[in-house]
Amino acid sequence: MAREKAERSRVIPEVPEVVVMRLPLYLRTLVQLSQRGVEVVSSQQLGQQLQMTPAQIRKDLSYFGRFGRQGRGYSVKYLLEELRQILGLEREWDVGLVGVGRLGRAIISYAGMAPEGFHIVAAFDADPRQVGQTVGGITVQSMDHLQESIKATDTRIAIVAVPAAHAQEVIDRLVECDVRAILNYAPIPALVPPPVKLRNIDPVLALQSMTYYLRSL
Amino acid sequence: MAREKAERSRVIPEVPEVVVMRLPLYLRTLVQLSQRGVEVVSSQQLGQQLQMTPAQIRKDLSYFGRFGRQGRGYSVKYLLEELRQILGLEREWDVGLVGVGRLGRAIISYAGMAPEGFHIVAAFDADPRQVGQTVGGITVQSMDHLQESIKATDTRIAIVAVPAAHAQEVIDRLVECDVRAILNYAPIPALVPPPVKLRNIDPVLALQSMTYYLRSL
DNA sequence: CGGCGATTGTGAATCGGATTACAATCGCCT
DNA sequence: AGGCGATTGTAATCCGATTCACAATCGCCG
Ligand SMILES: NC(=O)c1ccc[n+]([C@@H]2O[C@H](COP(=O)([O-])OP(=O)(O)OC[C@H]3O[C@@H](n4cnc5c(N)ncnc54)[C@H](O)[C@@H]3O)[C@@H](O)[C@H]2O)c1
Ligand SMILES: NC(=O)c1ccc[n+]([C@@H]2O[C@H](COP(=O)([O-])OP(=O)(O)OC[C@H]3O[C@@H](n4cnc5c(N)ncnc54)[C@H](O)[C@@H]3O)[C@@H](O)[C@H]2O)c1
Repeated sequence: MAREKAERSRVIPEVPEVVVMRLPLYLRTLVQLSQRGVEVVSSQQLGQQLQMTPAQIRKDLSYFGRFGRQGRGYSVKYLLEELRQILGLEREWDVGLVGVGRLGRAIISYAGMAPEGFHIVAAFDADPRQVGQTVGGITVQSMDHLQESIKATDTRIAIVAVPAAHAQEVIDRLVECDVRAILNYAPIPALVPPPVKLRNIDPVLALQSMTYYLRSL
Repeated sequence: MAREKAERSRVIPEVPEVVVMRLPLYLRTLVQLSQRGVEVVSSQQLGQQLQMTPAQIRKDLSYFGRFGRQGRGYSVKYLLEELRQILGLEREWDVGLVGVGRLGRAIISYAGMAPEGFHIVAAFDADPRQVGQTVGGITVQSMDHLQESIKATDTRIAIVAVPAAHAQEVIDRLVECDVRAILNYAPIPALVPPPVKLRNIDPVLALQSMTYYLRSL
């Protein structure tokens, strides 16, 4: 009893958000290495693939524990599983989608989500013509059913793909339904209360920040 | 001659990339204010809208010059025009799209690009069944015509929406065609040589970094 | 079994971006 | 004209993230 390792009872300090945002990158690279049959990888090699310094990777990982072996590197399979655990990806997540327009449809039929454990299980739209239609195996519901449906399935993640003018209003309603993570495609600086996480996807912003460097052309 | 102001001949120092990435945010907010008929805005008000400190906005702008008036704030119209100038948005940009699948089609028919001065003028796909089809007014071309077409139209911006397995290869070809800004939707850590700018759009990464905060659920 | 090259984990040093704080300036009101 | 509240622009400071640097540890080989 005296020499118990206490390995599992590590207190995780406040981890900088930038670090959390890099973890999925590490995970993805490890999955690829794993598929290629690689069993061990050093921070050096990982850094090369991801175009970052080995020290940063080691530092990032050190927030969560000790996963490597000196002189060897990291077991790809082990680190991969640990990262999944840390990120909460050892389980599957149900995702709700609001706004079944062109983008919404592309998202529903996107094959890249399910393999990562994200399942779009419900879709909502305000347009009566959309309601009742079936897209990619799921039936579009009226916004009247939003709360009911989201709460019944205990969905905590939502994707917003409605026009900018209605995005904040939709987001507010999702927050009321206890959704805790929102991926917003509308080009607005949306506001959410503290416990809720928000990420924006905005191709126009990305283009506009790149043209700065093309001014000379 | 002696007291010339030298206003226009300001040497812009190396501006941090984070600053450049915030400018389009400012611009967008100014456009909205302008549409609402607002003529003057303070960094205070701007900061409130964008959920950031007034000082940061002032600091960011100070990299490029002096645009405000003490005691008043900024002329919305003037600052808006200056930002457009700085970002290279006073002109229109031609954009090439590679990969006319589900996502590619959604992008082509997305109405949010043209108003900002980004025009998708050419689309390319490796699949012979796609080639020749017309999507949103433009005809899909074979990859054989990539260099020829891109160079002929002097296109410097491209969007990549091909499967991950082919994305790096496509990006390399675009770089060879003198494309200088690439918006990549494929989930890979793509590599480009220094003069070329790259931004990635990756909804799965965004979701995976949010679940970290949902672990308790 | 001991020495060696490789690699981790992390405190310390460094770097760069954010914030603070304030002098300078403005428009306005009386 | 002069005083006042508001606001900018920026130098100085703070703070957090990145990088450095190295002791500790590992596997391996002779
Ligand atoms: N299409 C793209 O490639 C793309 C890319 C980036 C961002 N976006 C953004 O994504 C959003 C959707 O784009 P889109 O091209 O799919 O537009 P769209 O008009 O094709 O679809 C919008 C859908 O939202 C629905 N809707 C409108 N108000 C609603 C509300 N209050 N509640 C629920 N549903 C509502 C509409 O009925 C429609 O079906 C926009 O904000 C757009 O700027 C689109
Ligand atoms: N659909 C989405 O919502 C979505 C979202 C985010 C990211 N993505 C990513 O965008 C990419 C495209 O997704 P999609 O759903 O449109 O896939 P898709 O299979 O529908 O379309 C891919 C298209 O690329 C073409 N293509 C394949 N190899 C090519 C090559 N070497 N050169 C030129 N064209 C080639 C194919 O012929 C096809 O038309 C993928 O990398 C995907 O991970 C998609």
